[in-house]
Amino acid sequence: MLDPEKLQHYLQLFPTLSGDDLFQLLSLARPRKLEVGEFFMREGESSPSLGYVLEGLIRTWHCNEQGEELTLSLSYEDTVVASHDYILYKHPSRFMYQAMEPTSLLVMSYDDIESLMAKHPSFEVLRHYFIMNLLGASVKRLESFILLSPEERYQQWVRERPGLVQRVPGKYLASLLGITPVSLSRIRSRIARAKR
Amino acid sequence: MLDPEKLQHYLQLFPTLSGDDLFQLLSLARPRKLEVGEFFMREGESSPSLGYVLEGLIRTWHCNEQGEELTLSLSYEDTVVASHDYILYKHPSRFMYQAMEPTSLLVMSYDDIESLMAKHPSFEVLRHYFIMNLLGASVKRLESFILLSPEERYQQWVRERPGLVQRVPGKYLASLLGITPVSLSRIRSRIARAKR
DNA sequence: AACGGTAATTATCTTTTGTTAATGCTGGGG
DNA sequence: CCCCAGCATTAACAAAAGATAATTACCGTT
Repeated sequence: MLDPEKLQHYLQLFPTLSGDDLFQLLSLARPRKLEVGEFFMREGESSPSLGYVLEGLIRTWHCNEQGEELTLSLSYEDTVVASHDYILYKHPSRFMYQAMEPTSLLVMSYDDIESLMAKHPSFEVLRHYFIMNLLGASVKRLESFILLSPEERYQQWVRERPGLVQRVPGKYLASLLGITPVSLSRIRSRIARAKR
Repeated sequence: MLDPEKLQHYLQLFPTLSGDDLFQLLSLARPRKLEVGEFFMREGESSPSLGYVLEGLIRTWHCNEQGEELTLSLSYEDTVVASHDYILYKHPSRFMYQAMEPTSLLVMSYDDIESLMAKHPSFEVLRHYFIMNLLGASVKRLESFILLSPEERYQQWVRERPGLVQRVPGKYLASLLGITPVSLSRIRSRIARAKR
């Protein structure tokens, strides 16, 4: 399920968590596999499920009034995928979560986790850790919009996710960076020209 | 310190928290006043203090390599001001937190709060609530960068903070929105023209 | 190997933003 | 009361991005 190395890694991260605790948490998880194009979650669902990506790629997107698809995030190996709307506001999801590659996940019910929390405060550390990770990522990305130009934002994205750019169609990456596919194409050619 | 109405409001928000609990938490807080231009925190400090703005306005900014001031956030009445860098990473602050108006705050030591947490798990609810608020605000702002044009972003900002635009010099607001002051000025005149 | 669909690139034009500089306004200190 | 500094606005031009469309490249299917 989760390979021993990673288990070891997480156990080290949380000294207050016993192996038994982690086992208990993982027992709430069930594996799930998605084909290309299949949905982890659809718009309108209020699914309290939380996924941990073992392998593959899931795109979170949204269709605006003009019928354009806007990509808000990508979840790949060792990242979490979950309905922001549910976790933050207990609202039905405004977004679609769709696999772009064959994907395998560990899925847990968010409510199960919360009730385990209530019984077992030691898990709080774990939840806090993940939420701080989410917050950190969100703030960092926010900073990239304020501090960086689209071109720099692209370069940073590529630099920090080695190999991922090959797996993501440009039009989704463009949307993720807040620009158009045409503009991304120009940025790429500008960079290539500068290198020569 | 904190007026009775607001106390009432927070007590309603957290049913698991007794009045006594809240009193205990508030006893960790001490009031602080800042003059215009005074700093709540400076770059390089690793101050574990967390502030709750009772009145006034604090600007969080950063000086980049080109010597430009970049404004990352504004904290005003009933919002929290704290070093992202410390809370997320326990790093010294990369940012300056500076009062733009005479400001009064309630200040607590973040470490005190954490140790209170450890003794008193019921406060966890409160911390979780505030962090989720932070995360919600961050994600929302992020979405505004992906989904909205600068002009729409400006309109949304103004709409959701009635009266605040009069208190914030344009150049800081521009930076906050990820544009230049010149561009903000043009956006404003475009909007004024459209209304006529 | 040819076809069709989709995505990426390139081209063209328009709009917006960045940059720099000039002008105008305003409020505080001498 | 005037002067000055700082900020907002406007102007003018360059650079970048958006929109649309045409072309090219790529991939899976037949």
